[in-house]
Amino acid sequence: MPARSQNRKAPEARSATVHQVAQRAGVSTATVSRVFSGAESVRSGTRDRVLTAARALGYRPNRAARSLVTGARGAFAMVLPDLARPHYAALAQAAARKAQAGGHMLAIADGASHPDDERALCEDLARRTDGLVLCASSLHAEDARALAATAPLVLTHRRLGSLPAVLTNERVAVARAAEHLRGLGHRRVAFVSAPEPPDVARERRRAVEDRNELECVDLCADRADFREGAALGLRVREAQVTAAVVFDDELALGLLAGLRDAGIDVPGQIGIAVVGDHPVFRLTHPPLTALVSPTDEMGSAAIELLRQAARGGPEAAALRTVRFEPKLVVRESTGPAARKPA
Amino acid sequence: MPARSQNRKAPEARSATVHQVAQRAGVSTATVSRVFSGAESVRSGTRDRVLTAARALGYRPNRAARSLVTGARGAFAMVLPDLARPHYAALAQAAARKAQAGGHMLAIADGASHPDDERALCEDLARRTDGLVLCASSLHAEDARALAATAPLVLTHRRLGSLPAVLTNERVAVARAAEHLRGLGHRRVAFVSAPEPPDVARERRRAVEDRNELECVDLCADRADFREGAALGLRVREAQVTAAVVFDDELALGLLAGLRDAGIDVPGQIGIAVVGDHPVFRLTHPPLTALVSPTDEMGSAAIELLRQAARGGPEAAALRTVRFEPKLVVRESTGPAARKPA
DNA sequence: GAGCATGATGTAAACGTTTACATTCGAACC
DNA sequence: GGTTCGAATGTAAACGTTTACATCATGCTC
Repeated sequence: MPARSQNRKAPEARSATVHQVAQRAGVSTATVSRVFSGAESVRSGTRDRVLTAARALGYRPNRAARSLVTGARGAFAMVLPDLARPHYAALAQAAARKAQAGGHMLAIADGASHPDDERALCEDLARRTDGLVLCASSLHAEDARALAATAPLVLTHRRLGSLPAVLTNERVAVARAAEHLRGLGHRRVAFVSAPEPPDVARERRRAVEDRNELECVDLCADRADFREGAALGLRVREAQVTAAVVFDDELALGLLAGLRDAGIDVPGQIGIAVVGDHPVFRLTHPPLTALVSPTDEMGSAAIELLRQAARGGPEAAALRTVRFEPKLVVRESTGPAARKPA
Repeated sequence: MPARSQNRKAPEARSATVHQVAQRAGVSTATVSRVFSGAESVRSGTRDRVLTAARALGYRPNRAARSLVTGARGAFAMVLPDLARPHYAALAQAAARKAQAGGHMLAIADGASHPDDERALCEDLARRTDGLVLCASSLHAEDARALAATAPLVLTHRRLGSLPAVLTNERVAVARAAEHLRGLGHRRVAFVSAPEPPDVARERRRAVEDRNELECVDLCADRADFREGAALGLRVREAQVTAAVVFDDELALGLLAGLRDAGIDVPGQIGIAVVGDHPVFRLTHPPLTALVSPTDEMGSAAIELLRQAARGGPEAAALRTVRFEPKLVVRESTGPAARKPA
């Protein structure tokens, strides 16, 4: 049931129209339209007359009318799992700014907990906007494909068929983390993550296996949140490792708390490196070593990709993937490997 | 220069129209419209025929066309200073969900650093949406008034004339903080804040003065960020207080870091209580005592107010202010007052 | 000076709804 | 069996743009 305004706008509330401007400037509506739509050729004298007439009347083109004929809606939407997580907030912030700079609005839709909810949500959004950025989407592959036929789509944190996507280079992340730990003398480390889209998991696994200089233990939390992370403390200890690489912010914060509660010294007994970013990493005790991706650039890139996809039409949304390389920020949660595992 | 799609949508890309549905169902377009617009009276038999015809054709009403005639745009916008701050992210999250539940989109616009930028931004948004939520807006009073004549407006974190607003009850916050500290034996405390809209500052001052059982020292940071907070450490020490009440998340985190760097024990020598909320408060060292407002409810309330204002028309946006009372969450950054100030 | 590009402008038909207003159709009433 | 009345439906005019297509100057070439 769509919310609708009961009362038709009072006539004075509505802005002037092309007709009024045209009349005042002594030209046709077509010319006015051309002036305001940009590129078309109109003599500079006429343009000026139109512009001053428009200014005098306080004219601003009516978006709805324009939409009706062009089909462009002047907005994008970003669908994300949880805006309360700083990483997504930062992504949304960057995307909003980029969209804004291009004259688009960015609608945010958060909390698509269930794949079916998300599908319905996206279908709706697809009709109201010019394209969607799906962050860490839970959509089924076939639903995503169907949706992509409807509206331009860009994914983040996940690959899906040949849809455009912005990703962090997991392989590089793993490599950097491994290199860092290896350099500190670690030989056996835990890789901690939450369940993730198959493509990401696969890529990470491959990256881990490629690097055979480290002995790896996989640990998988049920969910990517603080509590689960904290609960993981024991399992990490039992894994007989000297360090853990954690693939989620919250999980890492939880793990840190969990280890400290269990009386395990970080980094003395177990080191922690996080793949991710969170403003708090520098404030924790100890501050967390992290592999941070350029969130701002990623948000911006998502919009850029979306704009390209929108311009090319839905079908031209060919595979165009942008990968960002995470940067190693060494803080105090990693140090020389303990002589023997905790 | 608005971004526009170059290519007119292919005919098959567009959805079915009322006409096609009407024809298939053997009714007039008016009837179809009535079925989809909700309330109007249409016999259940006809409604069913329309509905099945619509389903068969995959019909979905065209928003732009509807907007054109009704004037409703089906979206709200939220303007906020910095989405990267968890407090605003949470607000946006709640607002987005609430808007979504009512069939609206929520556009976010962030980074209106300068009052003039913000004005231009808001003017644009006012024309694209059904109403604006302005969070901690930097708008000049007269600009805000002018804007309010244009579109429904709801403010948060600030009062402005008689515009609807959602606020935290500063007086209660101050009272609770004072009470808490007083109970722990504190007699002289610092009140730390960043420059703020005059109304908030005034209200806070009054609240502080009302409570004469505490000796108060006002400290004002140049900006509300971590760095400034950290720099404040010295000034707090010099103020000869046993505790500080900080009116901003980032500022508080900074102050905590600053004090610890200066070797001052928290809460042993100086206690800290924050008016605000941040998921990290529970993770810092020590965890921070805070007066938290129900951010979710505030975001939700903002949308609710906006919806009311939108329904009533711009002029009916009478004073309707919702105040939320912060709740005291005692953690470890406050304790018994030191014998003598740091 | 006729013919012809070329570029600027005008005309008018969409775009897909909603909604006053008119019409129809029964039923209820006298 | 005509009125009357109300509910259900139809008719058609907006809503404010954009944009094919037609028109019209204007200057250029031969």
